[in-house]
This record gives sequence, C-alpha cells and structure tokens, in this order.
Amino acid sequence: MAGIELERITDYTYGIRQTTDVRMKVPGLVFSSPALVKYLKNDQSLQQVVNVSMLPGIVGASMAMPDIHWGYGFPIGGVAAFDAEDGVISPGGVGYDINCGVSLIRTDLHYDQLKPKLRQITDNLFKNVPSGMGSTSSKVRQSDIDDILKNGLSWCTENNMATKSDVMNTEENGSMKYAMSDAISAEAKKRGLKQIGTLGAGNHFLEIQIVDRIYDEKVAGYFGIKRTGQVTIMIHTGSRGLGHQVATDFIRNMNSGEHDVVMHPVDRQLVSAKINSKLGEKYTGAMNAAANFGFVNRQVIVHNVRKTFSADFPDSEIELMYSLAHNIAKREKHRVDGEYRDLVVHRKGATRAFSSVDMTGDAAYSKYGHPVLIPGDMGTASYILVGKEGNDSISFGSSCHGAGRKLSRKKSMETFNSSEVIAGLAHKGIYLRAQNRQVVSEEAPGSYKDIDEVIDAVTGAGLTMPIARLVPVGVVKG
DNA sequence: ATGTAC
Repeated sequence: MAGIELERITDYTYGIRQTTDVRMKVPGLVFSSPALVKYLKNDQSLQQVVNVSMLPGIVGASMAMPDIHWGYGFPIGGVAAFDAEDGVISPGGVGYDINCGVSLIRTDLHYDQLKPKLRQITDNLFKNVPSGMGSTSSKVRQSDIDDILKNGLSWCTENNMATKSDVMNTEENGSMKYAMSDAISAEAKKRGLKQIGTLGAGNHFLEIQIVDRIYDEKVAGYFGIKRTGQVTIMIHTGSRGLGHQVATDFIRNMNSGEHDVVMHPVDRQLVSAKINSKLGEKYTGAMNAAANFGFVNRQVIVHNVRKTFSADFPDSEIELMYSLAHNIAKREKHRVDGEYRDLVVHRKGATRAFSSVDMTGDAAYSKYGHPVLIPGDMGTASYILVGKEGNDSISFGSSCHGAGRKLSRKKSMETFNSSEVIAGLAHKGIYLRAQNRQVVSEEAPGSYKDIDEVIDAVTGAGLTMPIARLVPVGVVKG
C-alpha cells in the first residue's frame, strides 16, 4: 500500500488531506520539523492518524506530536478532541497505561553537594522504590483501594504521604471528578493492591537530574528553578497493572459487542463508545478512577524519594514542582471557529499545555501557564516548558510527551550491548541502576530521537516555550 | 506499557 502523503504547511506543521480517504471526517495534522519529518515513514503511525480521523464527532483535526510512533489503535503522541454531545470516547485513545505521567521534584541542593553521595543515593532510591516487571510494594487494604480510586491524592494526605503543596502542584489536584470505583473490576483492584508506590518497567524511570540551562528566569523562578547546577528528581510511571487491566477489560467487552459500542470502519483497536451513553460514562468513570490511582502511585514514590534524600540531606528543601498525566481523556472547553465548545480531548502520549491566557486548569500555575514536563532519553536531557499563548487554537492546548522511540525495542536489543551503554553513560558522569541488561539495551540513548530536536519542533509549532533543560546524573530503570 | 498468552 502506498504511504500516506504529508503536505508541508510550515516547517513545523504537516497536513494529511481529507481526500486521502473518503471516510475521514477531518484532516490529519502532524507537528514535526525538517529534522524529524523523516521518521514519520518508519511505521504505521500516519495510517493511525488517518484512522482516528474517521471516528464520529471528531473536531478540528486528528493530530500528532513530533514524538509520534505506532500504538494500540491511536498513535502514541496523538491528540484527538470529540464533541461532548455527539462524539465518542475510546480506550485506545487513552492507552493501556492510564495516567502514565511525569512528576518533577525540585530541591535546593547544588550538584556540588550531591556529587560525593550520588552513587549511594541512587543505590538507596533503587532499593526504596520497587521497580521492574511485576514489582510490588506492601499491600494496602481493600478499603484503601476504593478510597484511592474515588478520591485520589487525599488518600496520601490522610496517610502523611503528601503535603498540601504536593496536592496543589498536581494536575487536577490529583483527584479526577466522576471517578467510579464500582466501574473497575475486582481483578484490576486486586492487581493494584500491591502496586502502590512502584515504578514498573520499560521506559518508566526515576532520575536524578541537574539544571543545565535556564531559558526564562522569571517563569523558572516561579516554578522554583533558580540556578544551573540545582538538583531535581524526575519520576515517569503510571497506573501499573490496575490501569492496564481496566483498559483490557473495556476493550475486550466493547469488542464483544456491548450495548452502546461504536465499531470503527477499519480498525477494531479503535473501538469506542458514545460519550453520552451508559457505556461511555462507565469507561469515563473507570478511566478517571485509574487516573486517581496513577496520581497516588507517583505521589507515594515522591514521598519515598523525599525520605531517601532527607536521610542524607535533612535540612534540604525537597518539593514537588509538578505532577502531570500524559495518557488521559479530559472534558475541556476550547474555542472552535470562534466559539467555546465542550469537548473530550484524548491525549495519548501527549501533555496538556495551556497558556496562562487560555488557562482553565490548575490554579497553582495559572499565572504563567501549564507546566509541561518532557523526559528525553537517559543519556541526554529532559525539559520543563509551558504552554504558549495561541496553542488553544492550534492543538487544543497540547504538547508532546517525550523524545519518542527511533528504534523498536527488538531492534535496540540487537543494536546495543548493555555493558557498552553503561560505560557510555558513565563516561558522561551518569550512574545507572537497572533491574536487568535487557532494559539497558532497550532504553539505550540511541533508541530515541534527539530530545533537543523534539523540543525545537514543539516550540517552532507554537505549542510551548522552553523554560529549563535538565541533564541526568543518576538513573533508576525497571 | 503489561503477572510479555485465553
């Protein structure tokens, strides 16, 4: 089959015409760059952008971020908004790891203070935060799980694992409305019982980082990023087996022809439900409950990171800068053709990036816009950005979520020797603790696109503004 | 991503 034709609109914006397929209800729109556009031919992800555009009630365009790659049904790096009345909600548009996301902790430590203890603290983090496939923590009670699913972060506050400031600095204050614990299967809850505060595997990580560059001192200062050399800690994980089971349950039930289901004309993986149907409401409730679990999971890790650092640096300030979701569907108001409309925006491997002008999100950061946290690969850099004014009408206020894979995991395994990866990182002053050799090869820096180029793309497209660049020094991988 | 298989 011939490839999908991409039309260059600007250096940073590429279109897929609606004439590509008669079933498309809106065009495709890919944010990329001259440096990155070549990767779009590597996989089936553009076909997935086309497939998403066929869903009922889709508004504007089927969009993708510069870190786009092949995913289940929807591409990873995909953004799709649906009319809240006539549109659909789709589990594949959220992904299997519901509320996968990023938390960033800032400290008042300078690298010079940390350096002598870097190996020891990284080892302690590796010990104190369970990681790896099937990793577990001490079990919580069944009543705790229901509380977590319904209420999110308040469970952490009540159990002395979150401060008021932590809650303020979490997207949606760590508590999604319309969360239905009852919509989640006993099997999903059982899997979640032993996974509170665990990192998981694959591209999930915990990283000690150093502020390398500040692009905007005013906004960085407001976020508590004050100087180069300042130590930060980044966490990337989601809702673990619980969220995965929720996605599995709903996709299976929908594909077995449940009432209110909307089948997709070409791809079963894009099965969905009318937003306003009973099934749509049930998935929304389950997704929001799983998202609450994700916020709690990351916060318990934040708590354990804080404890670990405090043991060596009892007087230092260790604060959550922000915790965000990059796999979620949210009900939001956006201006479409000059009028505000109620939409459900699916962001799968994409981050909310509202500007201060368009801000309808968390009060803590309404002054300068929504913080955007973009991890790169473990050998290069990560970024703090904010949503840029005007992005509301470009991408429903969204940005990318990472560097995006350049090589498949299998290809990475064949290409990179783990000992050489570890030596390469050590050469750059980065100390890695990983559960196994496989994850080291799979997550090799060479497996990912250049994060600096990805940041250039989202900046060039007018989605975000860079605030600070962070470089890794200590890495924990599952 | 994921008790990497119903």
